[in-house]
Amino acid sequence: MSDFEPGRRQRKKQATRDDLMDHAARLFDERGFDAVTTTDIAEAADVSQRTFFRHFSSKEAVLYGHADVLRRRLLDEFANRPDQESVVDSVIAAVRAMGGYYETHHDETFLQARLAADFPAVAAYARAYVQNDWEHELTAAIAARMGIDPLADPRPEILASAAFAAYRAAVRRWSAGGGRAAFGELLDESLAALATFPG
Amino acid sequence: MSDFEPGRRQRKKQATRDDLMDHAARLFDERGFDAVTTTDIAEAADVSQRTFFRHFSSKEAVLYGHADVLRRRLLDEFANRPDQESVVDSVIAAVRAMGGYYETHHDETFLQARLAADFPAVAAYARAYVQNDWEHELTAAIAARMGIDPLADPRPEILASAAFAAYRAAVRRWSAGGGRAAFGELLDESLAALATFPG
DNA sequence: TTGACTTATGTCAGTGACTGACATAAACTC
DNA sequence: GAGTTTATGTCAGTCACTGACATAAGTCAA
Repeated sequence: MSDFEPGRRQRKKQATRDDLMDHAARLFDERGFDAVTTTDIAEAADVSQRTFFRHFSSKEAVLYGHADVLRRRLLDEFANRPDQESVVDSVIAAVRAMGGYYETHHDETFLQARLAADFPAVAAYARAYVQNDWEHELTAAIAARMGIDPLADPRPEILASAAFAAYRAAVRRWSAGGGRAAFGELLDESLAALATFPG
Repeated sequence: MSDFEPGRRQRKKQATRDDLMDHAARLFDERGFDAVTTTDIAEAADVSQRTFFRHFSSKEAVLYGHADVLRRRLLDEFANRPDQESVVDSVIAAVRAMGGYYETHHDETFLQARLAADFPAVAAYARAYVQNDWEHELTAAIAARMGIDPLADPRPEILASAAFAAYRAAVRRWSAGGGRAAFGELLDESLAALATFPG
């Protein structure tokens, strides 16, 4: 039950989840988002549609099944920044660390970007659920670091929101360029604008 | 066909739309968002469900049927700011002008805030469609004012995003206080943090 | 006024995302 | 090996949303 011994049951559950994500990505890539049904994905992974919805709360969610990995990178990096560093620089470093995922998972992230550009429902999900969650968590971390209440003081939310605006700008440029540019460099350029805001 | 003579057809269409929005607001207020179906709303307005979807693209959309009014206020105010004013101050003034809607339409906007707090689907729609649209338009206006390309330079998007983060913070505080505080003052306080960012 | 047209709406049938309830077999525990 | 937990299958259902076609009201020109 620890991290070292997931047990057969947990391993099978994880395998089913991974299967669903892999087949969903393949089908979305081949046909686009709208032309794939949740039943298609379930059948490709050889499970029932009901099982699909036990693993993912929506058709969009299966496309962002690794969002918690990115969130963890974001928060871990932020937490590990030195205390004497400015909060803005810590935020930049945290988002930058999260962006490293794009370099090691090029096809997965580029598919997300492409589908978000082509299908409004995908973009809406990414914005309203995935990024919103990241932003909310980062806001809480910033507020804790600053020693203030994020419900009373808008600054943590503003900073987190600005950081993800820079992140989105980088994704857009990267996606528009066919995913050929080095994402990390685009992200660095975008995030640099944070330090000189509102420059 | 001009603004002065909408014609009977246009007037009836607008009346149907207004009816749908009014009955939807009443039903949502009484029962909550999930417990009201689009058929309920249509029947309350004495039209078919198909007509509902000819006026609104989703069940969420009917709750934000006045979003284009707020967008127009935002963009008009921004366009009318003096050229010598700093862009940040113009953005603050534009969002502040938009926020004036809350003071003249208290019940409508408070219902939106309450439902967004209680129903994730409402919050997601507000974030991914309504605010995203405003943010996108404001980004374009900022970029035009700065004379730069918003696809190449992330600063307009960052500024617009930061402004709406301040806006959301104000709405949250207002909503948490039961809508009794003066929204304009809360918004002023939030927006002040923009000028001193990242202070 | 009449006749041609445009368009807002109704009706109908369908698709597909998502959910609750119940049963089962595998995995886990002792 | 017995008892418990849980991931999955099956089934039936709700509801948001859409395309196709018909109709009646509104519009406009002769």
